Amino acid sequence: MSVRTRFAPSPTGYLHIGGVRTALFNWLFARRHGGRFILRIDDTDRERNVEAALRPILDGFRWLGIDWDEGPEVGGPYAPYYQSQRTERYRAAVRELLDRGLAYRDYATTDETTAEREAAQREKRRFIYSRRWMAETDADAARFEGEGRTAVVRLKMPRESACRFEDAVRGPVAFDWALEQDHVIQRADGSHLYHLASAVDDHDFAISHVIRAEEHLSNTPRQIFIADGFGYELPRYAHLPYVAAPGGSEKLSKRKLGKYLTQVDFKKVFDHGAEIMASLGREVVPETFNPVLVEFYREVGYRPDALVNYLLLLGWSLDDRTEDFTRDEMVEHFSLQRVNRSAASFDPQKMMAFEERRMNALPVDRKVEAVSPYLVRLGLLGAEPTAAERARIEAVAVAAGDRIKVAGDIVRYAEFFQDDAGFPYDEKAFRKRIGAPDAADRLRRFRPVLETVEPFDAATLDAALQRFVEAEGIRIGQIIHALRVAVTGKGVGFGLFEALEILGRAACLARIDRALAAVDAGPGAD
RNA sequence: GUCCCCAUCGUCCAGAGGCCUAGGAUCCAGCCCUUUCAAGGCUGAGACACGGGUUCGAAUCCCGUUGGGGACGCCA
Repeated sequence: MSVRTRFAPSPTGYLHIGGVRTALFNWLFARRHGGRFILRIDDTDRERNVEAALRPILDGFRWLGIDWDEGPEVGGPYAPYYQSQRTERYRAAVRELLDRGLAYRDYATTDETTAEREAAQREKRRFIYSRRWMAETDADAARFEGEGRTAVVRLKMPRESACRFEDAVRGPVAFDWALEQDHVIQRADGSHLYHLASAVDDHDFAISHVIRAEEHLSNTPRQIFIADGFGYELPRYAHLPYVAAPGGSEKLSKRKLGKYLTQVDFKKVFDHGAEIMASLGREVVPETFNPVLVEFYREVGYRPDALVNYLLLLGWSLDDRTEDFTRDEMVEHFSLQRVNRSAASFDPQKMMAFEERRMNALPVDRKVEAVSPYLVRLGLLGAEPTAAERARIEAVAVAAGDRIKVAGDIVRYAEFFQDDAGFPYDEKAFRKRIGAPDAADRLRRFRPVLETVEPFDAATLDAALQRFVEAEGIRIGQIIHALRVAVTGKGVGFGLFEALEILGRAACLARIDRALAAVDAGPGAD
């Protein structure tokens, strides 16, 4: 049997981390077994803007390197893959279920079913529809219609025995049929519901393994009922534990951003991203800028492989120590047997740890490539950087080293790409370091050294400063901080001598002069 | 409320009866390194929810309790 898995997003306009994890496991399983991964669009419930609402989802998957063999934009032998385009098929399926006596027309009004549901609630029993307005014959139907009622179609679920199946993750599962609802599969307006569509599509698309989130576990009996009704061979089911909220155990939800932000770890990651966005002058809207959504990581410049690697380990493991996987290794080792049964809470800090490792391991040229778009967005770099510009980006990237954790962190080193007269000073650092007693004078005395030192490279500069410090009889800390603030505008940064070398002699001198002029102009100036 | 599921360090995982005085990662703390910030090195703190069984022996099996969660739609 050939392996075919699917992920079925509904076009909501965003790609949720939990969804990605589910999709990833489907993708890995298909790749592991030389099968196909299918993207099916569950858009039975919405009409318009499907394309627009799908865009971020498809883009997100592409960014993550999760490609699909069949589905939107790539087509496939079972097209169309949009449920909204398959209504004829569903209509026929409903007709057949009706003919086989596995479904019935139901003429209850919404108020009537609601009343029954509430009564059941009061009596502390599970709500099972009474079938009072069930029409199994045309005569019944005509009578109800005479009363001005309209019909929905419900599944006529068994009222005895149990639905048993073997779940690849959870083992043997059993549900009492008598506790199953007569689910509606066709609305009064003739449109179809998810369970019908899903069961039919899984068969039509020849899905071999339905790997989905745990919240669908209790939906499984009704889908099995439908599939069995048609005599379809059942797919193998695998219900994944859901991804839980940071520091909590309820399902991760995009809407609870505010709550998650009260969690320090989560907030740290969010703030880090928000800071980068602020530097870029981009407004941060929770609709998309939210660590629960893939969009966040893409915007801020995480490595897609880091996200994928982290998500892989959320509910799955190979052994007691392997954590870093290449894509090929993931595919090679993935198995449903090693999927966990309990919910795993999303930990953005650990996610960041994977990101740091990936970013560190990235070859310089790839790092330059990753980082450049942010400089372009800052307006500090043209779309086609010159060789000199590339060289400078590379020098900064190398000097910054692991301080660049996400690609967007390059904005912290904007001063290397800004004009000598225009880059900003951190006021607090300026006051503390250059405003310190004698700091400006020392800078002034050190300036000639910078003018003459040859060559103008980090090692030589280092030695020259050492000599200066000895001659002055001061500690290195008494000049180095002032120098850093003068040339970079900041109190923190990577190695000072590297910074000087990258800027070059002319820029260093110009920047020191500017800082000294600011001091002379008095407090508050520049 | 009903049904179902889950239960090892704060978090993610390892553990499928003796290898466990419970291992790794992350986070946290301290120290070292150091011109700042990172990183790195070293050290440390930190868990088998509880109660009964079964067994020579239980984190591992069974039952119960407690706790957490999911599903109960003319949503997907």
